[in-house]
Amino acid sequence: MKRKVTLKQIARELDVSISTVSKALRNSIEISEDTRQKVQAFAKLYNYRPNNIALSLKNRKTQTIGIIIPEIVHHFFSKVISGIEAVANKRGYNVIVGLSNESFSKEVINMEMLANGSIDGFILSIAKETQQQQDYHHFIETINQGMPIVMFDRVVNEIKCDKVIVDDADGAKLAVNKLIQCGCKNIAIVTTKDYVSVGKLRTQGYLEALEDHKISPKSSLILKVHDQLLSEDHLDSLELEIENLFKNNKNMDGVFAVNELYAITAMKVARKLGLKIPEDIQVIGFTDGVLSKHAVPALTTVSQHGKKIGEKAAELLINNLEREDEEDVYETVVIETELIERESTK
Amino acid sequence: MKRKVTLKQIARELDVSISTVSKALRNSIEISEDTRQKVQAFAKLYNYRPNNIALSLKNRKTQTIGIIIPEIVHHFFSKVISGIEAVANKRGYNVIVGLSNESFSKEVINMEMLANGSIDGFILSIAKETQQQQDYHHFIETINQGMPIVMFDRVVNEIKCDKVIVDDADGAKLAVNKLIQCGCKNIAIVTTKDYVSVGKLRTQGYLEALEDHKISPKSSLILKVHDQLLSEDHLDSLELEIENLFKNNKNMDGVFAVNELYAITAMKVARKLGLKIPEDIQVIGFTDGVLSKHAVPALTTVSQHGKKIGEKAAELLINNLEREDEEDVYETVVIETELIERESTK
DNA sequence: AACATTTACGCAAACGTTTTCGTGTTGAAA
DNA sequence: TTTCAACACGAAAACGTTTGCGTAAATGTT
Repeated sequence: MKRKVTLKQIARELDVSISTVSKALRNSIEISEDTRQKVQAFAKLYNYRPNNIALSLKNRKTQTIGIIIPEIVHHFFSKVISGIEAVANKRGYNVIVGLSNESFSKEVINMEMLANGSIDGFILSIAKETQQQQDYHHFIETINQGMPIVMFDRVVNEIKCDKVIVDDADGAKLAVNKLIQCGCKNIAIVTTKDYVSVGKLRTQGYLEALEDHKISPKSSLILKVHDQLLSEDHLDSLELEIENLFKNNKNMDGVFAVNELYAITAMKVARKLGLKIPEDIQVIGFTDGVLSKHAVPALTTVSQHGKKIGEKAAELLINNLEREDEEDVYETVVIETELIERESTK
Repeated sequence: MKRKVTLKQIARELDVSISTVSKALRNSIEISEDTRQKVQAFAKLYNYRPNNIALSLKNRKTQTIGIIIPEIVHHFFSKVISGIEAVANKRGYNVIVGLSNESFSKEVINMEMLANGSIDGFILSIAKETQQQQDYHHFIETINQGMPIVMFDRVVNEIKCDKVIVDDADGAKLAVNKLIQCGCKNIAIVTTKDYVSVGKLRTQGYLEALEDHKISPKSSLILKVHDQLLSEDHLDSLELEIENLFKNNKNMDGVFAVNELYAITAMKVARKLGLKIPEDIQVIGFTDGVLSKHAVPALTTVSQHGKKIGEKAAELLINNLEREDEEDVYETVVIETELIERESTK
């Protein structure tokens, strides 16, 4: 087992100083052709590679991006990561991942762990619990310490930083308009509690779309799902809530769900109740994941372009990191959504 | 914008030496009660946190684990990551992720990038291209440099390192036995080309199960899918191949697919051909992801317990890293698979 | 009073780099 | 022969820590 070779070892072996080796390897003109060749040959032979940690310490930058997301077993978030990774890698950065599991304290701890020198900046999406508690001190402190943050998807407006979002309200309108246009008269929405920012915005879009078409919203058609985070029987209770929605609204002919799971579950319930999709009831979801694509019938959905979100977030962060002038002008980039029509609508 | 405070700054401010500050913060008995209090109060006030990079350099360990996987937008791999992350975090490690995208060169580059001091050890699953080329020099070199590796799922036996796998052959037998027991007489397998280790093993299990029941395998029932990696029309051609399988074997009454996608697609094709599941044909998949759970009918599948795999891999790696004695005894841990029965079998 | 022992702190090295500056050795110009 | 620039290299500082060791002052022991 041969340890990684260092400048010092090369220097000793070749009987020159460390500085000479370093300069030789970086092709400094200070070093004679002779020594340069000798050093480079030796370095190549022993497969010398500069130690990243030492460089990080010296340069006070790590070339590493920290990602904090609520969950990784999730099509949207993993898409975003893949986008971040692609851009980061191309620009010479690594990616280090922290999971909050939707918990405020894990989010804080993870950020503190990474903020102490391990990374140059954050890309993150906020935990539900944080959104609920509205405690954002850890973001503010991080930014105050000169570490830039880019938020995506679940963002908080009060924080001054770059953001990458989709126009949630607009995407929702897209979906609801489509349903209306397809002849739906009684459209339900299956959404989250209001503290989840994206849920709230999508609900808003739903309401606006109805209003645009002079349809007055009915509260019985609006289901804000109780989400006991990650609980085992979450799925069952979700199904139950949706089933009640169906039973209380016999004339319902369209469902807009703010995520894939809700949409899939709605379809399942509809089928159980003997309703045909899209003949009796049409369904549109949000987020274009595997479930939508492979569901039966395939789900019409609003695509968020997760990968593009990740790419843009990475670009914003790296641009910020590599910007010379230190003026903080923060951008909010909106990635356009797209309605992908499949079989769950007419 | 206040930069992070360092020992040096505290020392200057309090007019003591850096060593005194360091010792005071670590509660050394060398330092008087007075100074200790003073220093600690000051440090708390300014929210001092030791710089991770400096510590890494000094201690020659980073408390960071490198993960290299072929793909992140994939239920199994993200499950594994979540398992790794959970254990790593609990034991004070961070997790840094590299994606190979199934490409040999990206795998090599990513590993080199991380091996230069950024991490203490690897957890990885091999890219298809690497399996195909059978070029493993980068693993060997990494290990020779004293950096431990844990391989999971797609492993290579020749490399001396810890491994976490499922008993693929056994899992496949489990599935095929179930099909036989449910009355299937003509069971097809939809699998990968042989160079994908897990595909090969699962095919093997399929054959063994047949043999155990004195059923002679028919080559027309064995479909080794052409996988043009990540190509756009991959899905279409997959569907086509499976459709041909069905058409060439009219008496087929069971399908074992070595992954979720193949299984789902098989069901889709079956439905298209007017076959009822599970009445006319029964289907079992491998890997228990969202697709299986939410498919219609819900898919009976062999669960791999991805999270458990990740947890175990992290444990092995960290144990190795923190082991005092340097003897290399390598373990291969087998995580038991489990047949999850749902609606696609009788 | 003389010596021994604590006590409380600072110095310096080490981790592996890069880079500024200084310096001894050339060869050439004066 | 003297002077000076060019050349080729080394010393040292810096990034932020931890820690073994040295030591001055304070205290304790005869």
